[in-house]
Amino acid sequence: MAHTLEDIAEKSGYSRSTVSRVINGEPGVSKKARQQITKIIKELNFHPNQAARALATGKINTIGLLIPETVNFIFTDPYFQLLAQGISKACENNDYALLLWLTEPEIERSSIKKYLNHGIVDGFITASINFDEPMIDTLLQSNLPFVIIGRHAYEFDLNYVDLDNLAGAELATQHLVDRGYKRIATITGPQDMFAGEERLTGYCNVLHANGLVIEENLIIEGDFLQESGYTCAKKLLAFKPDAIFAASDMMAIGAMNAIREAELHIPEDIAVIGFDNLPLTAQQKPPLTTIHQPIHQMGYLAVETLLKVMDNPDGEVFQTIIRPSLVTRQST
Amino acid sequence: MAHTLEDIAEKSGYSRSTVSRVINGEPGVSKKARQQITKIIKELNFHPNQAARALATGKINTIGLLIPETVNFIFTDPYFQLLAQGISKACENNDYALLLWLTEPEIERSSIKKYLNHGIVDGFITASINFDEPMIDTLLQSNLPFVIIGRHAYEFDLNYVDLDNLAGAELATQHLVDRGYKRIATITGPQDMFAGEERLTGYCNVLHANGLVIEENLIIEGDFLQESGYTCAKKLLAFKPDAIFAASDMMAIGAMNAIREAELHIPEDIAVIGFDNLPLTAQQKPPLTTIHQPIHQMGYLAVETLLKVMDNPDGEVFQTIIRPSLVTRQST
DNA sequence: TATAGAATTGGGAGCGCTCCCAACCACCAA
DNA sequence: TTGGTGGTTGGGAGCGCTCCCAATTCTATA
Repeated sequence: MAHTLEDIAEKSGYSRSTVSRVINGEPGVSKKARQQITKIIKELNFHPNQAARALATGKINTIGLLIPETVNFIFTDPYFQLLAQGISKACENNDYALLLWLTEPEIERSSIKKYLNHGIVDGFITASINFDEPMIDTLLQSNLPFVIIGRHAYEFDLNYVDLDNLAGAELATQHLVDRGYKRIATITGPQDMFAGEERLTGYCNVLHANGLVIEENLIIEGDFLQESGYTCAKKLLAFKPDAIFAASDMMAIGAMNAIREAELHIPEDIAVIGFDNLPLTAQQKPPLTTIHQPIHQMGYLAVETLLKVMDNPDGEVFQTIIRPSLVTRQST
Repeated sequence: MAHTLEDIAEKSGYSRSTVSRVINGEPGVSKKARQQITKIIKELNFHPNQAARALATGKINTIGLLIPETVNFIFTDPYFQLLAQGISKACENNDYALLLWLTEPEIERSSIKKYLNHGIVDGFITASINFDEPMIDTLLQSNLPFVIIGRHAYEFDLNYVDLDNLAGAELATQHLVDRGYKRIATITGPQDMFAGEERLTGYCNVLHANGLVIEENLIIEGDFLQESGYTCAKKLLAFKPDAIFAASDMMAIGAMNAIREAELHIPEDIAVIGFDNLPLTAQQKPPLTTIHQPIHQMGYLAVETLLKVMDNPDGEVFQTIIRPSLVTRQST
């Protein structure tokens, strides 16, 4: 069996309490005691029993990552991988464990509810993707602190970490304008999603500010995935754009494929800019100009935000909006 | 604060012990008591405190999913998605929580070690992909029970769940032979992986058994990913095969693209068979004949195996090899 | 040197559960 | 009536930790 606090206490000649203080980095321990106890802990590779700690403190030192989507989605979306990595890292650094909830739609809602009240996490992080009304209600009813990555469409006083999608789209579009492109098309994200909507707004803002006409033929709605980038671009090409702003990197990649198939050159005949700065964009031919979204960092931040929320049960709301930046490569 | 066993005991007029028995489905409780207590538990939506339970039993009711993420293809591989789904489902059904470990390469190995000894899981599941020596040593040293999905290259007395890759490859190749194809090529998996190696062996076995020549030009090594299927197929086409056995569906899909680009018809000019039976194979044009691997079920089984291992600390080794089956569609 | 006050240390109580043994109750056979 | 039996039930002990208060030691000052 593993060691206990009491073992360490005995071996070091101090008491359980002092050992506990050392482990938790509390003040009020002499240097000598701290050194000796630390040494023994290291030697014995001692780790306090999490269950006992949880029972005594009422906190279980675990946060949940709630993903209201089929698993397929999670592991295919490179965006999500980076997010999960950031979250995972932050948990590790803060000595929290990360519990993964994969909840499939509909039927499993009840199981979320069950889990939320199970007392197995102190709080959780979730992504705003595809929130419907009952879902958000369930979360709110849980009484557990949580942080959303992204933003909810109409619940505004939630804790979230999100990108400034508007600014990002403006950066992208302004970049195209600055390069002298005139017929700038866009493949948007889904218009029932906050991010999709804002990225279109940013595009329109910049065209307008620069006195360019917003031509309906040059705006087409995609779904953020590669396939839709391809099909949308095919349609757009009929209207002879000289640049395309795709609201996601995956769509930009799809669009590049379509452009190549039409035997046009990037960026000579037509420029392409993406959004997200996924790692694979750098390996495209040509490398894709895009808007950098610090996804990993956002995951990390979400955890830190959650920890703050958990320390502040009296309702302070934490909202962070991250500024994106432009990454210029050879596709524009 | 949440209710406790004692609350339920008081409300029902029975004792803590009896309530505990009801909750854990133990025998030796009268029907009347069981009914009344069950009713009150439902009414109050009571869930026993996990930490207390863990402390009392010494089991924390959580298993870890360890993902040695050195290889980014783990994520992009739809194989992994299905696996995770099965694992997640099994955990839910057995009332275990699933803890996610995303471990980054090299440097973070030590952190795995730390976690393993942290007592936050009762056991864990991991995938065999890209195990290097220090990795497996770390796992073995942990003293925690674990189950591998797949097989380790040279450690044979580990608990695992794996597919009979040999039989699968034989099924696939035999199918091609039966259909009358003579120049059967193969795009193999990486030859330093057990699955890759076995699938090639199966291919050779069948050719040999049927008196066909094994032609080196018709064997080419891929890496299981779509891209490599495409490039390998391009090379193979020079040698005029009339059928291709790709050791993964993704490679088969890549190969089909290459074949179409060469303006050849599937299966008239050249047949293609894959391996895995990923959902997307059914939607190919033409739908892909492939070897069915019950991935979801394997994930599920891995959890059940782990539970068995945890009940048998005295070293019984559980190894399951699943038989694949042939799924005939229109590509052959 | 005495003593207040600060720094350090020790140990009881309790978190909510499970495990185990003892107690209780009916019921039946002797 | 007594004793034995099996089915139920109750409650003490203990899991390993934190929290809190009391005890002890040290330090600085009069």
